[in-house]
Formats: sequence, C-alpha cells, structure tokens
Amino acid sequence: MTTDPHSTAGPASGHGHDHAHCIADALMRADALCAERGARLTALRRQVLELVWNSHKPRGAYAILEDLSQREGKATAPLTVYRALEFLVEHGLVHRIESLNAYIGCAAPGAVHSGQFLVCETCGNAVEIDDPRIRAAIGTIAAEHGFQVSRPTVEVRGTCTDCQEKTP
Amino acid sequence: MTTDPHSTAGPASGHGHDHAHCIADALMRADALCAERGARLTALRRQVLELVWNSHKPRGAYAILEDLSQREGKATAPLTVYRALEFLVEHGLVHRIESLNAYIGCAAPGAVHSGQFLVCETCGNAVEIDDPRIRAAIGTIAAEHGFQVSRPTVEVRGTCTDCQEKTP
DNA sequence: GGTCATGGCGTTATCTTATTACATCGCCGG
DNA sequence: CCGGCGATGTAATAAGATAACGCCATGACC
Repeated sequence: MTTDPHSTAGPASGHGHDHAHCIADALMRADALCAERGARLTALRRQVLELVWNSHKPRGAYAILEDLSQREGKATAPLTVYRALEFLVEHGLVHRIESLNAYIGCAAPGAVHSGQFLVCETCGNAVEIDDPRIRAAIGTIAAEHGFQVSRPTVEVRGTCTDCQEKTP
Repeated sequence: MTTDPHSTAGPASGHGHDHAHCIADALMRADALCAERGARLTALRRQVLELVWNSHKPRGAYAILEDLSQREGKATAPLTVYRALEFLVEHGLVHRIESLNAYIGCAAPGAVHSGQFLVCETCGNAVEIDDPRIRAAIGTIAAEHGFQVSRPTVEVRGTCTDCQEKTP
C-alpha cells in the first residue's frame, strides 16, 4: 500500500512512488496511535513528524530545524526541534540513526521495534527492516552473556540495489 | 589470558582483572600489527591507543584529549586526537561506538571485524562480541534486499550481569 | 651531503550536534 | 477563579568533529 510505481511523484524522494501518500499515511497512523495512548501530538510535533517524513533519508535535527523555521517564517530554536523529536522517538514514530546523528520516520509505528536499518552510503536512503533472525541472534548471544537487552541497534552501511546498478 | 581474578588491579576498571596486562597486551599486538603492515604507530598514536585502553568503557574523543593534555603537560588540539583515532580505527585497533560518539579498544585486532557490542547503560562497560549468527543473519537479509554491505554496526544497549546483580 | 617528496603533527578557526537553565503560555481539573 | 502541569519560547553553552594552512622530521634519491 505504500509503494506505488506510477504516480505524481513525491516532493523529495528519488523513488518512483507516491511519497505524498507515505507522508499522509504516516501522519494518520501517528494521529491514531497518539489518540489511542492519550499522547498529545501537538501541531508542532506533527509538523516535525511531517518534515522528518519529507524523504526516506535520515535527516539531521538542524536540517529539520531549518525547514521548520522556513515554514513558520521565523527562526526556531534547536531545542524546539529536539523536544519534538524526543517525543516522537519515545512514541516510536521516529527512529534515530545513531551512526548518522539523524532521524527517520518509523515504517511500522506501534509494532515491535528492534531498530534495524540498511543505510545506503551513496544515495543516503535508509530502509527499516525488522528481521526476526537478527533479533533472535541478538537475543541468544545476549542471553549467553547474561546481558539484559533494552535497546538493540543495528545499522548496516552499504550500497542499495539502485545505486549498485548505477555504478557497475 | 586476559582475565585474572586475583591481581594488583588495573587503574580504572572495576572488574577484578589485571588491567595493566590488558593494556600492555593491546600495545604489543598493535606494535606487531603495525610492523607487519608497515604502518607507523608513532609515539602519539601509541599514547592515544593506551588512553583508549585505560578502561573497558568507551571514551569520548574529548575525554582522551584531556588525558593527553595532562600527560603532555600542555594543551593539545582536538584534531590531534581525532587524527590519531582515525588511524587507529582504520587499522582496526580501535572501534567507534556510534551510539555513544565514543571509542574503545578492539579486543581482537587483525581478525574479522563486524563490530558488535554489548553496552551496559549502568556501568558504561562495553564488551565486544563477534557472533557469526548475527553476522550471518545480517548477510542474509542484506542479500535478500540486494543490499551490498560495507560496514555492519551492532550496538546492543542494556544491562550487564554485574549490574543486574547489584540491582535486583 | 644536498634536496625533494611525503606523511605526521601543530595552530587556528569554524561547523554541527545537543543540552542546560530559566521564563512563559495555555489547558484542564478542582 | 486559580493552581498545577505539560508544552513551548529564549538564551547561552557544552560536546563532538572538521577545514585550511603551514611547519618539520623522515627517508628516498641524486
């Protein structure tokens, strides 16, 4: 439902999919999830979520800040963005890519979050995956070490299919 | 060979092991590895490596910088440390923990590096693991996505055995 | 021995990312 | 109405990282 090869094209992504749909979808799910939890998805937070979703590339907090300032027509403080991001991350609507100091919209908010990503070093896109084998392997080895897992982070750097084709 | 319950105790680690031995060992291996490769492990780089090894906790570049400045008796520039760290990371003597913006000595330099860590959120210690199952699982799923892996990063946050025992 | 190229290091400035401290606003329950 | 709490605004600053430039030691080569 989120991939649509023929479309009017989204504003930022290079993929041939209806990115506007991605955004709308993400916002809808966020609304639903927050309503369900009694969390307050304020205008500001919603705005930041939308900006995070502007592409499928992880975006730095200050990039988002710039966009936000532009939209609002006035300078916004970093803290404003960081606070919104903190909220969004806490509620699993956004993930932080540690190896990039950047943020990306969650593909499946509400579901189990083990936070696994394939990050393309060429185009910058990041695809969220949630492979049970990886999760299981981590769980197993952690148990073997008597280590109690709270937050597993898997970020695989490399080259995505598209970029491989472009540079054979 | 690296764990020795009865000892004169290392300078920083809380574990009951001879940490001085860890350090000496790490330096020796680094010397050997660099000699083998024709890489120049200069006095400065060796010093930084030693400081990284001062504990089994990941250390920030600026923490190392402070130590270095103190040892040298004069202020050192950040770049100095970053350059040394870059060299050490390139040669697999040190790993960068992305989720902490910090650096830690490699437990098995020269061997395969997939960079997997169990990071305790309580005591700050990080244990390097290299589980073939995790590596395999990442390889498999990457292949399924047509994704070419260059650098997998696995950083598992949680609580280590010792800290679990202390807070039951 | 001279000289030249290279790589390591020093100096300074600057950039990006993130947080601390404190004030204000607005909504909701009592 | 008012107290309290969560959200936002403002200002300053910490922490992490890099850019631009140049000097100096080392070692190869003549």
